[in-house]
Amino acid sequence: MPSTKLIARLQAVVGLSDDDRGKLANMPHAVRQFADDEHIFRQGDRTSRCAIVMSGFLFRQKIVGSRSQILSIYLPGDIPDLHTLHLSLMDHDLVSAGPSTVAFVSHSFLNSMLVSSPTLTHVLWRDTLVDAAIFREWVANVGSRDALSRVAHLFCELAARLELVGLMEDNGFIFPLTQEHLADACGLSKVHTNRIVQALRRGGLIEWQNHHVKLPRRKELAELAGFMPDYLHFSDNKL
Amino acid sequence: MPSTKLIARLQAVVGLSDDDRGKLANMPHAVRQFADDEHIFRQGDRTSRCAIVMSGFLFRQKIVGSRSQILSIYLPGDIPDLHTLHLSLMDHDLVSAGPSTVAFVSHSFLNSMLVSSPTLTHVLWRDTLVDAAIFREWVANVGSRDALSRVAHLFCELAARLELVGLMEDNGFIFPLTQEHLADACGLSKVHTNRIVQALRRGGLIEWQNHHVKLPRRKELAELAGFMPDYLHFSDNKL
DNA sequence: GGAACGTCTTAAACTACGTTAGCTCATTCA
DNA sequence: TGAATGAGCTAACGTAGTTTAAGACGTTCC
Repeated sequence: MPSTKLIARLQAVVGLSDDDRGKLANMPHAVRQFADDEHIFRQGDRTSRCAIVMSGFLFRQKIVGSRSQILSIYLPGDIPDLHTLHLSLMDHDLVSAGPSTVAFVSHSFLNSMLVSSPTLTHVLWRDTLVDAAIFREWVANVGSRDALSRVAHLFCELAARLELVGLMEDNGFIFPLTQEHLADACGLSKVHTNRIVQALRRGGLIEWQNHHVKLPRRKELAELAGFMPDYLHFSDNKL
Repeated sequence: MPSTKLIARLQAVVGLSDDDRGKLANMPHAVRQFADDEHIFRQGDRTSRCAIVMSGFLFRQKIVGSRSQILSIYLPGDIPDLHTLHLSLMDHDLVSAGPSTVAFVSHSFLNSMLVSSPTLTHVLWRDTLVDAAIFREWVANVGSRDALSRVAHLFCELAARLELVGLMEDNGFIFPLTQEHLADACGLSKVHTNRIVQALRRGGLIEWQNHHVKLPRRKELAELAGFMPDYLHFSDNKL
């Protein structure tokens, strides 16, 4: 079912009625596989459907001059283009990192679903607002932290979000990004990113091999990163 | 009227019925003045009302270690905390830059207004999504542009947004921020920000004195900044 | 009227990064 | 089987930025 992780995530944060869960579970959808580094959409595109990540990672990027800046990373259960319900013109690309599976649901269906449920309207609007809160933290991350805590912060955020959808096991998770992706997300060169990764390894704060990352000392990593998870709004329920 | 600039801005982008305009115009509200550098709210606060900027500038900030990072800047007609309708816990501060006037409208009134008008729900949700689009551009700005185009980009964005609410006159506008604010917004030191400002002055791209900024050669400035206004979604109407 | 303060400005020394280049290793594919 | 490719890694060097410090100027306030 495409919405299993989505429902798990929303449920964990706001609580949903049986009826609303049923609506989400029974959305008509089309499933598509993407290979590594395929574009789901590009800047300038318009779309009439939303993507739900089922497996793998996606990321948003903007091309700035000769650099590619990653703006955010999407995990199973996320809807990376929910904003297209109200803003049809893409101002960035959406790309797969590693092979991934995506379910597409039409705007027209989503709109009718929202009309029928004020709770779902609240929940999905809220979801776009958490997305925005994450962007804000990224502005702070890239604008104010040094390279070491910047990279550490990204790992902390991903770990927290993966935990929510049950994709963490023994403080480890599958991580399809390359060091170059990490560099693009943190606004660093890949050479320096490599230096930082080595430093984190030497400090015993991360283990990373074969697309698998482990964070054996998360508390210390969070301290180094200055990671405060309040901005993820996991326990900030208005209902 | 507190919502004059707000209505002007929404009207310019999506179009509103007389009825919806009336609802916005007649919102019950409380007006308050803020002096320079006063906090409207702080990280960790909860609120049950939204702020509409009537005059002056506000900005959001996060404290990261010993630095203060400005996350976004709000102009007359903006609702900087519209997200509190669905996310009550503040993950950042909202501060006035220079003296400013703010109108407060209760969440309960806004919610009842939204229930009564699907169009206004769309329009305000959309507004929070444009807010998010601006954050994305800021991630790209701070993460990928050098200091000169970074500062130039900020001026371009502010000029475009001020124009929309009729606060540009002859390519000039009132600018209550200091160079230190600019530094905090761009993730730069104030010393280097000063160097950049001088360079822009020498190039004839900005004039800045007594809280008044003029951009005599906006096209060249936009080119230098790599400014592409698509992310502001001024002409991307779904209705 | 002058003391205190904030903002802007400049200079000099320093450093956290970027750039370029070249190497290894594993994987893929003809 | 071995050529081509992509990811990771390392080193040497260059530079765009930071830091610290101190002076100029205008404004506010007693």
